[in-house]
Amino acid sequence: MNADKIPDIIIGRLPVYLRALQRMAENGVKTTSSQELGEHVGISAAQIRKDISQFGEFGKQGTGYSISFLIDKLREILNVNRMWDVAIVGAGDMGHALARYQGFTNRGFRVVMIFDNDPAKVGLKVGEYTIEDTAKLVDRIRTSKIKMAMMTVPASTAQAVADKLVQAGVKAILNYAPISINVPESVHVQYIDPSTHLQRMTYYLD
Amino acid sequence: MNADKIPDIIIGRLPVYLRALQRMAENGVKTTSSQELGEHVGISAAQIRKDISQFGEFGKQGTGYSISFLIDKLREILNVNRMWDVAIVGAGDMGHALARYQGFTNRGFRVVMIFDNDPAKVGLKVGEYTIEDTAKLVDRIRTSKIKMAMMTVPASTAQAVADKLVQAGVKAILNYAPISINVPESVHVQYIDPSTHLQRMTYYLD
DNA sequence: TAGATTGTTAATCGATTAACAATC
DNA sequence: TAGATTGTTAATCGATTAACAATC
Repeated sequence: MNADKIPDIIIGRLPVYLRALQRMAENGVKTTSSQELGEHVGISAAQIRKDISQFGEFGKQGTGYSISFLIDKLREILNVNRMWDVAIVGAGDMGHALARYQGFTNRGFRVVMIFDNDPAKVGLKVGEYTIEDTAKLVDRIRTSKIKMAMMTVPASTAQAVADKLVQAGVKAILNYAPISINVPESVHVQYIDPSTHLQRMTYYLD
Repeated sequence: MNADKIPDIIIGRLPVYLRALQRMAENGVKTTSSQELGEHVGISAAQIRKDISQFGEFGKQGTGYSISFLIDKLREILNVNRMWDVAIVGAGDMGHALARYQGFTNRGFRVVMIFDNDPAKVGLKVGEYTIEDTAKLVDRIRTSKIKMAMMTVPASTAQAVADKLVQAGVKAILNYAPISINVPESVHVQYIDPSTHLQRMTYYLD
């Protein structure tokens, strides 16, 4: 392991490598090369080797990488060789979809609670969860020691909800609300806004 | 307008600026500065000025930028001063959520059809749309001249669906399936995978 | 005018690529 | 051994920042 600080842009590629490797493993493939992995994920072989080598010598000259070994290492590096409990705030359509999404389990995440501030929704079931009142969010999350949350609330309430999450001790927020939020430096935020993603592509269309 | 090719990393920030400006406009703010906008979106003032200046001189020394003027310019640059029809493939929970999402309209997008390959779903209503058979996707999309699509299908069918979309003439794909897909260079792809985003943050947690 | 803020230049900083010795 | 592929270095390329003249 390298003691230097690893650039975030490299960290951002590791989950993509991991995802591709897990898929290869499911297909029964045992080893791969930077060349082959690069073709799968659309990244140059040189860059993949450089990225991986930041963390150790995980490959073998002549044969490449053992997929199961590299998966283990990436899961270790990314801290997903454990389960992370995640809270959802906002029980609209998107909150529902995330609560029922089957794709978290084998990636290291487990949804454990869902909140909404609409009295008409509190108490209703979403999949296996009962919608809880956002008023109880800080207590519930702090008590449960949850460190990650997904926000599927309107832009108008996103900052207030983010403030509550920070207050509750959450350290990583996946924000589906179409607005930039301000949080302390110690809290990480990732944004998912389909319109923003689409607009990044329309630039190239005519 | 600059004739040189603008780096994609700059294009990627423009929708974020636009989103913040539209929010400011809704709040009745008339002008802003690179400093103020930067505080909203978490980007340095110098970078914002540099990004914007790639496309023209849209600001005024001493007073900053007219928000409505800058919004117009960014919408023009990003090609969203028009409506783009978008197809959804995959009528699961995520497809449903996107079909019912209210946040596309004022960002330049309109969902116009939704497909699924499950015979039990074809013919059912999702919001205002009737689910159509994926078997008819190529014809329907080609005839309608749709250039953008959102894929909310399982990873196992994502590549096959992407191939169909390409065949139908789609030029931009927003891929919610947790897998990298291969498309011709002329087709743009953006990825949304909550697990990948969460894993990018767990690296920093302990 | 005085203060504020742009657009732009030059300097710095960081990321990617190409190439190849090492070695499995 | 011969072929393949890593890990790493140096070179290239690209992005960000700092600074400031221009000017509203």
